[in-house]
Amino acid sequence: MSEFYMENWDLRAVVGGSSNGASIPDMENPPFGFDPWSFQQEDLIMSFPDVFETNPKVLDELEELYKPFYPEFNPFSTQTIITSSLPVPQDVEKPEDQKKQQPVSQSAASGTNKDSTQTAKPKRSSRKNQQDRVVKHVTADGLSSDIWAWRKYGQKPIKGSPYPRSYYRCSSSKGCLARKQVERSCSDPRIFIITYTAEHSHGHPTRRSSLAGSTRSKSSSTSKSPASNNEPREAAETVLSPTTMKDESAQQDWRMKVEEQMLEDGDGDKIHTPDIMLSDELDQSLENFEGLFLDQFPDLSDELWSMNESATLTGGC
DNA sequence: CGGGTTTGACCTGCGC
DNA sequence: GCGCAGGTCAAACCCG
Repeated sequence: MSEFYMENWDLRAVVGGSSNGASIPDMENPPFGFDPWSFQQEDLIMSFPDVFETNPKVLDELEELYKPFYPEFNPFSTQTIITSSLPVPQDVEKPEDQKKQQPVSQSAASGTNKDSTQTAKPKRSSRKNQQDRVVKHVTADGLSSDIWAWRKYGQKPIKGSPYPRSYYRCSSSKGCLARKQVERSCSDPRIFIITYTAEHSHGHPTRRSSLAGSTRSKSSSTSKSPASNNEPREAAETVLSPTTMKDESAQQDWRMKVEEQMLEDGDGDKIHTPDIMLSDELDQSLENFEGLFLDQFPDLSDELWSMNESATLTGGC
């Protein structure tokens, strides 16, 4: 696997050198919370979308590198690359019964012409519209790049997966039909599967209208006991294994901290979208994570470190 | 008080 | 038609 990583960093050099001055992480000793798998994907794809569109040679090399790991990878479908990140092999990602229920194709992810049936039926969405979804596989750093304010409105255990699926709707604007589902990959708990449904009916928020769930976990702002402060989240995590519980908790706190940090750094004027987030910002996010997390959870750092280094946290689903 | 999460109940689509 | 599973609602509660 490490060879795979190195090959990709070599590819990055081919594409255009170290992008935005971002340093190449040490894969043998990754920084805290660093997920080289996700970082390299997003860094490569998001930093050089124009290169991928115009330079067939790079696409050829990319295909050659990714094909063994992503048999369905089509580097020439740049729309798919940019809007959906890299395709993740669904055969590995989902058990067979779930694949039937969620036939989300990567090609559908590139669809920008949303079906109007979504807006015609605001009360309940139909599962017939699943082809209009955009699926992204990200780690916690990918989640942090989501600028929208989401309000959680439901959570359901998913058959065949030890992790529940959370349901969010956009809280930036009333009447916005945008939805998002977040679930952990059962094959790799570090990966979060985000499914976006419908489009936002409003422009990008320059500032989040609210902190979207951050109030209870902004432990830096209060001296509440951890138990009471995180009680709701702990309740939600009862379906998770003890190890992944702490991991997710840490990631959530980190994501919120990163977002706050970006705003406080005068970055509020900048529009960050999941598709255009630059690699140096990812680097900054990762750096923020390490410091912020250690501030918040110094007693959990060792455990998470070991988790980070562990290739496989749980068995198959 | 406004905005958030949690969670059981309910609705709906789909396979059998 | 029935049952299962996914998706949503809404009441209850929390927090600043």
